[in-house]
Amino acid sequence: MDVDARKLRILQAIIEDYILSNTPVGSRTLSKTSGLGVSSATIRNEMADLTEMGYLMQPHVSAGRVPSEKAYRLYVTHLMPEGLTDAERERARTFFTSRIHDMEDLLAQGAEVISELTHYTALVLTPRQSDLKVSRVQLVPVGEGRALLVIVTDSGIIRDTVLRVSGRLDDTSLYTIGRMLSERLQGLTLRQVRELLYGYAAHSDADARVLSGIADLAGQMEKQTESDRVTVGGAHCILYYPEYAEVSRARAFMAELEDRDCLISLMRQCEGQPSVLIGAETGIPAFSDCSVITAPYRVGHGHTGAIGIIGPTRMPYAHMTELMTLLGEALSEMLS
Amino acid sequence: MDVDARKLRILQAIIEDYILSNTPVGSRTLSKTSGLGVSSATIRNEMADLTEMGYLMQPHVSAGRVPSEKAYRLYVTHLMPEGLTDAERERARTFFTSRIHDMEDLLAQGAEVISELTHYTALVLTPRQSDLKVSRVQLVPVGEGRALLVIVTDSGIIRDTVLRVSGRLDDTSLYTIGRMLSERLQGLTLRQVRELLYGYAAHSDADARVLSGIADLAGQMEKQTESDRVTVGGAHCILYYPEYAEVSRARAFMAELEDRDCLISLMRQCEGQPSVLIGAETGIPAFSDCSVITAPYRVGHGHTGAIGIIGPTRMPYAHMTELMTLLGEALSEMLS
DNA sequence: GTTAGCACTCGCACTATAAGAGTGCTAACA
DNA sequence: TGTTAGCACTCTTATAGTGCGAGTGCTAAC
Repeated sequence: MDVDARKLRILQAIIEDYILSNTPVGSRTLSKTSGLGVSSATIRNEMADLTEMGYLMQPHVSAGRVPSEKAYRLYVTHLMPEGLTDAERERARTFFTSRIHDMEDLLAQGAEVISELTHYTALVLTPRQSDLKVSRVQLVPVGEGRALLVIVTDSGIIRDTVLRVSGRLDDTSLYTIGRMLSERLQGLTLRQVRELLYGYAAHSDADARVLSGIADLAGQMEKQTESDRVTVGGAHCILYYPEYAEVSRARAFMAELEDRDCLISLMRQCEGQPSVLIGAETGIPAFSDCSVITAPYRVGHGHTGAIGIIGPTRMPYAHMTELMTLLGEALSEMLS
Repeated sequence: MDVDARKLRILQAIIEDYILSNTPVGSRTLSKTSGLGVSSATIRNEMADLTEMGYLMQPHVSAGRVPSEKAYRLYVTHLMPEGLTDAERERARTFFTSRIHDMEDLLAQGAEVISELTHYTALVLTPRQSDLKVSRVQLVPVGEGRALLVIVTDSGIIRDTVLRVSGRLDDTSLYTIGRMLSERLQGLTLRQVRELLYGYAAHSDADARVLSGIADLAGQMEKQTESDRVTVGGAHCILYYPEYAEVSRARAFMAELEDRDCLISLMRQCEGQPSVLIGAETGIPAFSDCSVITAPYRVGHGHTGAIGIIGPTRMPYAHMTELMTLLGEALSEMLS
């Protein structure tokens, strides 16, 4: 038994009905509303087949059918007709204007703003930073044995870390050391810088001793550059969906949202291109009833972060996928 | 009619019972469990008085009594017996060790960690920064007409802002300008700096023209220094309380948590000293069934931020008040 | 002032019932 | 052979009715 054109049309109709109504779809209503031109009995037969093939499920014997994850996957991969209207498309393109100016703003407000537009819980992941190339380095004294190491990267992103340095160093020598570092490190990636610093620490030659605790510095850099950050916005949005009317579900969802590591790995999974993860595909038990739609954005030359939304598997995929892609593009423009 | 000692004891017993059980407290159970040595009838009489005086409420005529906000206020102000055990106290004192090192860590993890300990939704407010005094200033070039303005304050907090500067300025002149600024601004508060910059912009003398758009800079500083930041941790905790079993309530709560401005003003209300806001006292409709317990922490010389928890009005006030105070003190030590 | 007793109230859990939606199967039809 | 109409059956959901129990207020006695 294979999925012929009519089965596909029926499946699509069921999915789209279910996405809107959140109630199991019956054969009778479907034959009336979907305009397929066949009777409910025929649809029943097809439904029975689709159920057998794993595309539909019945909550109980006398209820209508509900699409399975397999059905959503098929829908996302092969069906998905309409996306946005022109007006919506235009709105998405200009959405970030005057709201997001730099990475800081993005982290602080991005998720919030995206969630506002989509009415889904939104996620924003910063670009992986260990691949950024150093364009200049400067040491700023901040008093009693501490200095601020400012690293400007080629895409204009600025990382800074407070370092513990030898108390003997005055402003001018720090400035000099900064210039020296700047020359040596220019063009290297943050990861290479880190490894270089670890190397210095190991050999402990004259240069290395200038700063006390080079290894420590490298460690701090590792912490800063590897730990990509993710922000969550509109967490409460999930509570508008009847799927989360039970507190216990909402609780599990919310608790998971607080696990940044988990969110980061979730977003990383689909890095670089728009992507849809359905239910179990997320790989996170607490999100096994959720779908995640992500889209990349670029900062400078090829460093990509990701934005995403998360909601019940019953999601207007066509709409949201296109929306996220557009928002990612709009964001890339804002940030470059 | 006034609140005599026995009425107080009864009220206290009711409050403490209700905090644990979350069910209206009846006269019979109270006379048995509270060890007051009076019969249920007597308690009933007293309860009737307390109800009349506004300390107790009845959900319906044949239910037990529930403490009103007025009762909680009385409890917090005049009663509140036991606090923490010695073990808990010790744990609180050493709780932050090796977790929170600087302001960044505090913002990133503080709320999360406090919520973990208390099982309440936690809030962390950064110290108000416009009162900080400048100890040094440095300009770091970051390429094509942009510079990073690093302001180190007396308590070691570092604020940095990316500025748009004239493209004609090379590294050395920026460094010089930085030194110049440093001398002029040293000892001023960030607010004074801001006003000074606005003044420069207004008079537009020779010094001012060095940086293009001084007013812009001042504006950016205002944005950075006035907008104190608040982070939320353990938002899901509220969902463990039966008061929030209804999604609509949880939703309102969660939505309000996303309004940072609201949270900031909430935390600011009780700046400087441990404080308890009960129900309507919060001044926020969405939190009118919540209580907020806050405690201050200090960074450096007298600049205070605040930590807090928020939960249902039915809260173990004695316990939590002491806990938050201790945590605030522990935090102050970590950060100085 | 305190207590025992008693009638009364009212929410809540439980049961029974009816309604409605939807299915699967069978038989007839094109 | 595919499609359709009809029908019996299933199962959820909503509604109403019922009994129980917790708790109160009042009264009268101690």
